[in-house]
Amino acid sequence: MQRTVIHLDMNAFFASVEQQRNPALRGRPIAVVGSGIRTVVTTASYEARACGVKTGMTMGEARSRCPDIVFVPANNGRYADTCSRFVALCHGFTPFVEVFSIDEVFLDVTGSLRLFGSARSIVHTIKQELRARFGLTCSAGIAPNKLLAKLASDMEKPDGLVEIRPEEVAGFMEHLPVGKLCGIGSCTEQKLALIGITTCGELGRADPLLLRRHFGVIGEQLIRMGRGEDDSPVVPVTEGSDPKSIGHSMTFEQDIACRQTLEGHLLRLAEMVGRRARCAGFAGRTVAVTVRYRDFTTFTRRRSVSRLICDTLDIYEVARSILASLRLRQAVRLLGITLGNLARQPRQLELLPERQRQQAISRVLDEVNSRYGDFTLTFGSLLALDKYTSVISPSWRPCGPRRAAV
DNA sequence: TCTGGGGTCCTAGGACCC
DNA sequence: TCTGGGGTCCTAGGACCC
Repeated sequence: MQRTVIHLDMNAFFASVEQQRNPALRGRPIAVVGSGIRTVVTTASYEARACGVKTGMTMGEARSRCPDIVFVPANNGRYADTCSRFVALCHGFTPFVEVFSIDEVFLDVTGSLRLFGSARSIVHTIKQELRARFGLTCSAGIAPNKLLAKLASDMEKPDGLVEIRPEEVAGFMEHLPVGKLCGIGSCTEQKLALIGITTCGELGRADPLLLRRHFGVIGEQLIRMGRGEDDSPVVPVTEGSDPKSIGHSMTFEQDIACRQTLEGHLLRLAEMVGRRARCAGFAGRTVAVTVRYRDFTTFTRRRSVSRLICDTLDIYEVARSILASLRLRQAVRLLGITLGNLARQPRQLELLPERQRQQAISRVLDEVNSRYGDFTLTFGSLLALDKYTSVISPSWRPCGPRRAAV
């Protein structure tokens, strides 16, 4: 059955939201950045991009390329709210809306065409509404599947609309560089080039055995991608799968060599991770600690425990034991905790009095912090640390555990 | 100009058990 | 006493996405 899929990609989303909120920023080069000194550009406005400012640049480099640039601190809640309202707008056309990231959605409109005429007319209406209600623009792609729709939306920015019809797919793929496909990054692109494959046309005709030898199980998947084939469904928000892990990490303003200070930060990270897990009703069996040294060497150490945990102090204890087992060779630039092996866990009554007490403390902390903001109420040892606001998470989803991070 | 943060999936190797 | 193979779980790391 032929499907019709739309991919919508908000243009310079965070920056555009800020420019809408503050008219003084409109028409000016701005960059949305995280908190702290060691932050990077998360989104640059088109005015800033014209000067060469890109996502991932340091503030220093952005300023050197664009002396007039205005740095705007990120406001997660604002972007999350806009995204939610945008998704609600899309739901007016189909129940099959997949939130791919905070600024991207897929719509399967196969069953909506008779009602709304065509995918193009749906896109035009959404674009009009997006401009009228939010003052924002998006780039759209229309195609028989998600892979091609995403490819199409990337071709005209900003405010574009590109449609790839089924009969156009082969011709369209023939000379397209493989690196344009979502799923083929620079590593895979280079490995493919080594065996003489640079275009999707070549990839689509490649020998399955050759690709399997070089890429394992994804070999045949790559060939299908080269042909523009993709049967993955548009997964509605409500049917999204459970998360596999919940994590937080932080880059310090200055590298830290003192273990005691690191342990303090570890407790804070454990609290952030634990609270999100508890709010979402998940607990995990594996705790991973990520360390990045001054020279950017980064590694992870994991430890699994026999029972599911989600309380801050339980997570902290495992993380601390991991940290204690490490011989730190350099000052630490970044520290992170991830809780993995997640399973749904409704709050249950603990039998041990100590656990009951711990659970009660967690509950009060969660309630107060949800109402009045992160770390309003926290462990005494955290008060000595700098106030830390979590940086933007572009992977935010409007429901599920990620919401708790906003 | 010194380089953010949050995820998923896959692979490889080792431990352990049958 | 020695050896082989299969299955499962765990850990570490890499590639990729936003």
